[in-house]
Amino acid sequence: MTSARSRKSGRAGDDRAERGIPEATVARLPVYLRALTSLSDGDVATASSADLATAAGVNSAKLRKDLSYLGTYGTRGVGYDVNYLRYQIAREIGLTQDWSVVIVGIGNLGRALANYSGFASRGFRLAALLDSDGARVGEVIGDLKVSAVEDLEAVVRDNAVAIGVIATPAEAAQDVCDQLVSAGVSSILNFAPAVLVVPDHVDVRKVDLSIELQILAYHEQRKAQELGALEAGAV
Amino acid sequence: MTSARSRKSGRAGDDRAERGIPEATVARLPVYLRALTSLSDGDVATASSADLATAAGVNSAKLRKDLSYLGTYGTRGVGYDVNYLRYQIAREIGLTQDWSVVIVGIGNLGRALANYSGFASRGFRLAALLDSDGARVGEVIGDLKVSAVEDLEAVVRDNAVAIGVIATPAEAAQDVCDQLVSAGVSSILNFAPAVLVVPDHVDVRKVDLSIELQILAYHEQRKAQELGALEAGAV
DNA sequence: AGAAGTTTGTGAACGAGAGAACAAAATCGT
DNA sequence: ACGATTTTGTTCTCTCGTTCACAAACTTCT
Repeated sequence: MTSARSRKSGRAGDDRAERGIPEATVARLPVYLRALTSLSDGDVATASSADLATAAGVNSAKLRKDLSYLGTYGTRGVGYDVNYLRYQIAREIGLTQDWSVVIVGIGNLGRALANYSGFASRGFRLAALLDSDGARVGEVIGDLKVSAVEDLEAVVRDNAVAIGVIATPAEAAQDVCDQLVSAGVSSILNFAPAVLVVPDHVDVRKVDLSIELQILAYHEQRKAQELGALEAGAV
Repeated sequence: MTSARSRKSGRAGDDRAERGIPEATVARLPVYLRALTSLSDGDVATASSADLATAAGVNSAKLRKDLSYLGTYGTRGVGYDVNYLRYQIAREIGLTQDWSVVIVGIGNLGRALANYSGFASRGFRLAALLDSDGARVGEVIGDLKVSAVEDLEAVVRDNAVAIGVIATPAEAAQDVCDQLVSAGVSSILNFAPAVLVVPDHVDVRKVDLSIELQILAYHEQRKAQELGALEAGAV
C-alpha cells in the first residue's frame, strides 16, 4: 500500500507506541474489536489471549503480538480487561471520532450499502448519496435523498468527507475516483471491478465479488483434482 | 488459509506445472484475467508484461513471476498472446467449467448480489436464492424465485452446488454455514460480519464492509496525525 | 510468606512474498 | 548470416508476517 515509513516517532521520548503498526495487524484490529464488543455484550469483564483468539478466529500468539504493537494493555496471569482493551483499539483505529462517508453510484449495490445499518453504528456517518443518473436523483433512501454527482465537491467540502465509496459500473469508476480525489477525499473503497489509479497520498481498498468467487473456484477445482488423482491412484 | 501442501506432483514426469501456486498469485490471477479480457475486447492481439502490468495495476516483475507459475506462455522478445494467455489463466482458475452458486439471505445485500450481472457472465450460475423469512419466499428476483432455506440440502444436491454465499445477519451466519457444509458445499463466501468455524476441507473467504472502512479510517487518522505533527514542528 | 499455577510480552527461527537484476531466447534490420 | 534490440523467465536478496518457546509478572492457595 501507500508506504508511510517516514518519521520514526513524532517527538523525542515518545517511543512507547513507536508509530507504525504492521499492515497485517491493522487489518485484524477491527476483527478483535468486534470480538471484544461481543464479549462485552455478554458481560464478560476479562478475557485471556486464548479466549479472544478463538472469538476472533486467529492464533493466540499472533493476537498477543498484534496487541503488543498498541502498547501493553494486558495483565500477566490475568488477561485483558475487555472494555479497556476495546476502547484502546477503537482509539487506535480512529473510531473515537466520526468519519463522514459518501457513496457514489446508487444502483443495486449502492442502495444496499446505503441501507446497511452497520454504518452509523460504528462511527461512520453517511454524508450523501450521489448518482449521475438524473432519474435516481431525488430518490429517498433511509434518511438521505440522492443528490447529483455534480454536487460532489460541495458535499465533500461542507461535510469534511474523508472516505468515498465507489459503487458505480466499472466504466465510470476511474472518473468518479478522480473527482473524489480532486475534491479532497483521500481514502476510497472501491466496489467497481476496475483498477483505480490514484496519487500516492490516497489509499484505495477494493472489494470485488467476482474475484472472490474466482479464488474460491480455483481452490474448489484443486480439491476436485486432488480427489481425482487419489481415485486414479487407487485403481 | 486451508493448507494444501501435499503431493508435490500428481504423477511422475509431470513437473512443468508443479501443482501449487502461491496464494498471493492466485488472488491476482483474476485481475490479470480481467485485464486480458479488456485488452482482447480492444482487439489487442499481443501484450508485453509491462503492458499487462499497468493494466492490472501491478509491478511487471511480479506479473511475470506470477505467470511463470502457470507455465511458460510468453515469447521472449515479443510478449504474450492475449487470447491464449487468457484461456490458460481461465483454465487454471477453473473457469472453463461452470460453477453453481447459492445465495442464502435475501435482504438488501443478497438482493443486490442476486441482481449482479457479473455472476453468470463469468462461469458462475446462480442455482438458488434462499431465505428463512417466509415473507420473502416466493419473491422473484431476476429469473429466480426465492426458496425456503429448508430446501437447501435438496438444492445443493440437485445442482451440484460447490459455492455458497452467506448474506444473512451475523447471528444466523454460523448456523447457515453449518447447513451449507453438511449439505456438501466446500467453498463459502461470507458477507456477514461474523467469524465462521468450518472443517479443514472447507474454504472461507470473507467480505466485510465495516472492516474495510475501519482500515481506511486508521490510515486516514494516521495521515491527519502526521500532518498535525508537521505543523506543530513548523511552529 | 512462599510455592504453584497462569498468562502476557517478546526474542528468535522460519516461511512467504516483493522487487531488482540479468542471462536466455526470440525478432528485426541490414 | 549476424549483430542489435526486445522481452521473457528466473535467481538472489531483502522485507514482512507467522509461529514457537520461554522468561517475566501477576494471582491464588497453603
